[in-house]
Amino acid sequence: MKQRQSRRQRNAPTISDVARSAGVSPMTVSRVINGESNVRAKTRDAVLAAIESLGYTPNRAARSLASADQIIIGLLYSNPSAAYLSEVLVGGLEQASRHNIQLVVEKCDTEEDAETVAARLMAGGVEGLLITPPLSDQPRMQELLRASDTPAAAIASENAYNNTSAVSIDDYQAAFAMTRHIISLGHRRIGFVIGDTNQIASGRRLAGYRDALREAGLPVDDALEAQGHFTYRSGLQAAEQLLAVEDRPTAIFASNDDMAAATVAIAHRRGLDVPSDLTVCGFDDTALATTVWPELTTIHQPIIEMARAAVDLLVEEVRARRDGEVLEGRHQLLDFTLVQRQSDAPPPAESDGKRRVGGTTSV
Amino acid sequence: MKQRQSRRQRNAPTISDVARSAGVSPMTVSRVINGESNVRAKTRDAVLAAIESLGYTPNRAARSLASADQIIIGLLYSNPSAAYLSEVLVGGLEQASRHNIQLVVEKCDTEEDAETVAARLMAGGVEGLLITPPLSDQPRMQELLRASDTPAAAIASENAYNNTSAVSIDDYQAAFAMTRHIISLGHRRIGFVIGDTNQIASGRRLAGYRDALREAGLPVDDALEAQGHFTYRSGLQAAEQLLAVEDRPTAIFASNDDMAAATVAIAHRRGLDVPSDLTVCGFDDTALATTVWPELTTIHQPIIEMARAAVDLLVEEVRARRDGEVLEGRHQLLDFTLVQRQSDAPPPAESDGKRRVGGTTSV
DNA sequence: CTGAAAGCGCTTACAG
DNA sequence: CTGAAAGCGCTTACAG
Repeated sequence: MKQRQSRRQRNAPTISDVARSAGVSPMTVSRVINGESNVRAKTRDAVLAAIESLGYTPNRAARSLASADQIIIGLLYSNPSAAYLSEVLVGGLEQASRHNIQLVVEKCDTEEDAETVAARLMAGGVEGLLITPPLSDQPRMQELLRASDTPAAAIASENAYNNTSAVSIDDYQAAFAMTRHIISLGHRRIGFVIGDTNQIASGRRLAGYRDALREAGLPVDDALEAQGHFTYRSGLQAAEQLLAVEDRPTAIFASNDDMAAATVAIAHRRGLDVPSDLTVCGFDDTALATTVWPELTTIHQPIIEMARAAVDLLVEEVRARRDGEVLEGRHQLLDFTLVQRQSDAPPPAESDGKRRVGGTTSV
Repeated sequence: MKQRQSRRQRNAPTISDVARSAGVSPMTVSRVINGESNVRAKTRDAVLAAIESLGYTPNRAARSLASADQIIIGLLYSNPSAAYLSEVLVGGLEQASRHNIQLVVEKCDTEEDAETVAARLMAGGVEGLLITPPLSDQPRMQELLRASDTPAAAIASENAYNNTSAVSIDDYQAAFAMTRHIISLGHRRIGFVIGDTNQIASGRRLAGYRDALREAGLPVDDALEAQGHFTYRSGLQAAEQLLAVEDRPTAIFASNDDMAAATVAIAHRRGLDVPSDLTVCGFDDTALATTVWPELTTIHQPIIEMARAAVDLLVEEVRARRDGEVLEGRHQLLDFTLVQRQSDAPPPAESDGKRRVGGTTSV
């Protein structure tokens, strides 16, 4: 009898190879891949080990053909969020492939663009939208989402509403933690650069800063707060303003890394060393934080995980809708990390003296 | 006997529906769809009519599963290339979906990591590797590729060899164009910050700078060249060095944006305005170029298109290998753009005077 | 918690 | 020129 020639061209391992290697059925491997809970831990581990050792990657075509469950979600981003974008993509793509759904990535430069793109995606069968800042904070985008009834999930936003979920860190707690850290270093006059007023996070970070001051019995001083807009340039101006204050701060905490980097630049122009003369801390832990010198002590947001979580939320919502139910927009909080690098130190001895006076005379 | 429930969720027509409607077998429909010639004209017309009337569209997942034409390529990246990453992803994913191939994205932090990851991917059926700088410039990675015989394509690299293709701009021409631009502004003493010596682009950019100087009849002066390593910090030192030179340059051209941004910082510390006292130009057009103030005049690399081109090259090579032939690694050149922003201007009037003297006394 | 069977929609390899 | 069979690699639906 003639042997039929195999049709396989790739020599990639399949689910059956994994099953054989792990001593289970393909079905069990499938369950592990899809993260189903009804698999014994021991079985799961054996499967995972086999997957790892064989270097198995599920065949997407086979998965989507078999599941007949093709979900497509869109990822919308605009220019200013370029710092987040790569991480959002990495996390989003990873989770999308895990759910075996398709992620369509679209850029929209202007606000009008966003509207057009969103409309086109929805017409093209996209059932959910992932949005990143600053797009997610634009009123027009929010209206659009509200009106469209398309489920959406915003990354790095605390603003959840009816059909829109949000994933973020707790901006208030993060700013609180950073301020407390600066205080613990011995600083008593701590400047703050406020973020752009039309992003919700700005107010939360400001509140965290103020409350940490209060908790330590330090005065909340208007003169130590300067308005910025999350841009480097605005940070330049804010820092000028804060460092021109009589009895200037020994530390400045900026609401993002761009403005913190600008603060370092201004400090240097004035001949101040960072951190020995001035402590400067940022927020976000973008690439800039480790580009500038000294590298910035800042708050790290787990963007990759946030993107993953947003995809999860969205997929859950889309599936629920297919079953006829509509979930409320949910807000998921992830943990931040305070990353200490080279831009913070105790205050200089000279102001250390002033500090005690300030501490006593505080209102 | 209980009827098994159907698994079909979409109600789209299939190849069998078309076959039934046209009174032929699914096989014949398949031939028509694929434009094979061995079908009678009459049969073909009947099939085409059925396709038309049913509104049939082939299922892509089924096609790629059945055709066993599944190509998987891997995208390897390491931390320092974060600036490129989002664009590489956007371009790479787009082209991958166009070719109906799968793109697996993997991060590898250390050089050893790269080796492990690459090995795992290859074992996992990945038939081609896309690599980004600085991974593509690491000798160890290059050895690995040479040894493995896996086709690869490097983005933003001019270094093509046997099984590895490369896509890049012409670094020499770009540096030449930028230098010429600075000269055309009236500058005669132009400093240059050299890039890290183990990236090939560094030497090419340096050569472009020098040749543009020569073309204009300007001296190539060692004192105006400072060594950097593509990091902000190294740019700080290089700029200090260049600005300490007696009869200091009126313009500094840095081999990347990080070092250009550092040069701006040093200029500001010394009380020099950019661009009225000092012109500063960069290379790459990363996010940093538009973050700092003034925004940098720089060379833009079309990373998205480079990623697309790299995917094309790779897919072509993989297909060729399946047919038994091996293509030589090719090098594809894409156009760069000189983006003029706010960091360049004619030299200050004072040095304008010196310039003429310098021009005359040049060796 | 696990597996055997059937099937997703198409194409390859073979036989007429 | 055409078709019956087998198979791509996975998941659903069912049965234990």
